[in-house]
Amino acid sequence: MITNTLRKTIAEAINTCIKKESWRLDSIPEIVIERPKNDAVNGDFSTPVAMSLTSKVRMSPRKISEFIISNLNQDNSIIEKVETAGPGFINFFVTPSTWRDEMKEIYSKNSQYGNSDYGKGKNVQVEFVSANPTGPLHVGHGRGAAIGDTIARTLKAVGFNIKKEYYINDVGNQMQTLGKSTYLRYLQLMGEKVEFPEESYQGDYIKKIATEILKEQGDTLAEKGEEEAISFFTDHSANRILNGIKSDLLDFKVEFDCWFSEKSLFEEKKVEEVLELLNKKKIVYEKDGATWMKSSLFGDDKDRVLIKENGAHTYFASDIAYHRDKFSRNFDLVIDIWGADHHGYVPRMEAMIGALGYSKDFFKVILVQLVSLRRGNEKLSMSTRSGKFVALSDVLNEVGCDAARYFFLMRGSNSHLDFDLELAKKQSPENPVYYVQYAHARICSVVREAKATGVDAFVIENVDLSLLDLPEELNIIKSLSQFPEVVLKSANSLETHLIPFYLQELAYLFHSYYNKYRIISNDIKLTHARLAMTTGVKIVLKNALELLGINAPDRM
RNA sequence: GCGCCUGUAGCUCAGCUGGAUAGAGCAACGGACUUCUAAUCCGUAGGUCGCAGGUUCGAAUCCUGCCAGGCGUACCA
Repeated sequence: MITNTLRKTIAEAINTCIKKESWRLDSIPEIVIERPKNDAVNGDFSTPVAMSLTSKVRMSPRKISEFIISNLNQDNSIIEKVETAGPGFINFFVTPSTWRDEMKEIYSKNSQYGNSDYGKGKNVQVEFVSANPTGPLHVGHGRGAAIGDTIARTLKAVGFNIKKEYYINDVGNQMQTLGKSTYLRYLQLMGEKVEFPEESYQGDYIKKIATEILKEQGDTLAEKGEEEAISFFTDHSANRILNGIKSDLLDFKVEFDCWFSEKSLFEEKKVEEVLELLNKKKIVYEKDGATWMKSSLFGDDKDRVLIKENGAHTYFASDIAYHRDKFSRNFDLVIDIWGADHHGYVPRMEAMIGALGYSKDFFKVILVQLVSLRRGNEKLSMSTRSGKFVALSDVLNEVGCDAARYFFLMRGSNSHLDFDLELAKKQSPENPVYYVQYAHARICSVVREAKATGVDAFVIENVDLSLLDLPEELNIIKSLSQFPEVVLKSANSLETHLIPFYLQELAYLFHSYYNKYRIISNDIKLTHARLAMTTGVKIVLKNALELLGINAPDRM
């Protein structure tokens, strides 16, 4: 990456200044390199480092900038011009040949272009979705799924070793309620007049499951004792629902390395173990018949119950066991992706990590804000309790996987998402997904045309890239070379929306170029140069879409 | 009450570890298909960055207060 070279060169120059000008710096500051908006005026790259040094070096930012510039080693021939600008920016103009050389990089790395070894093979676990198996996934889960999956893909691209995990809450109250709900529907189907309480799960899928069980088991279950029957219904319902969730996720192109069962934590006595451990650390006590953890000692607002008065464990108790298990699996970083409605849970989880003796640096929670659905101007209300939610599978059926993923990923996870079904479904210019995919399809079409006319054969080493001297062409190449930076930034900030924004920009540059110039012409050398560049665009579009889990179609 | 998130163009949102004239998409308006896909392009217009103070050479960005919306504040998950 050109930025790395620049960063190194600047650091060396500052070092020289420390020696030659005896600047009082104990260390080289972090050198931020940005791509200014107006690159014709402000350069291809810019750094505000001189301005950040004013207090330490005790000079005006512009003067500092001049010193750095005059000590800059410019032998590397990538810098065409460097100047001090504005309040003290150092602006770099890069030679066109440097940009064009990036084309060779794109070709040699091809589907790997954009990837790096930044993560150095460190182990990272991403846990996401983890919806209770008490009902089908809804759009909110869909957003978490898309974001978790793309964060995993992105981290993998920059060299982390990634494991994706789904935590199944298959014990506890809500499982009882699930079993009871299907059981009651089952009895109703058999003609028994039983009341269906409000706290039961109301959704139609409960009736569906009851119907299926009735079909398979007949009326044999009604004869069994209620407890035995409900236990059967609990297991079978959870299984069916979980299978449904798995199949929805597959349709959504989300795959997990591990499905972790909460129940297994109890079966393997891991909850017991961790409670004992906390007990030994003397951060557990009894009060009002319940067992509490002194989480307030570790930054939580108050202490939390681990075992309720009725003897049942809280969700928090198994969560402690679960996260202890995660840490025991040698992950360097554990990322949990939660719905923002769980944000109140963060302090107690961090407290728990402190209590177990781990550093908070190993654990990171990403909160995904809720999704509100619209159909044009009509707002669709959603509420899980009443069973009136829009299922992820419905959205997938209506708008397709690509559009759904793109919409979920195109906003920062921290901002509320307005999902317009009408817009996502449209095959028209308003729809950003098709805009990007169309650029890819268009390039494929050009390549097909080139093949048909027999001008497609070239070897990148022999192509005269200096023929790519239009401002539009250099802009496209500059944009292409930015891709690895975007991937890195996205991985570092764990923000997925940077990629759709980048794609939008690159697709725009290409569409605009395509409309203004011809790629295939009578000039064979120029044709090859332009085809090379166009193919570069295709490679990057495809790699970027791959990170989003979205198809790059050959035709549309 | 307390805590977290949000408030930027008509709409949906970037920008938020302070920096160079505040950006994009869509919608609006006006144009472009005999030529590699018009699911495209070109042009125009659009803003007291919620409000009020403060810190600074410099604030959409940091601090304080207020207003508005969302979420959370369980021996629920």
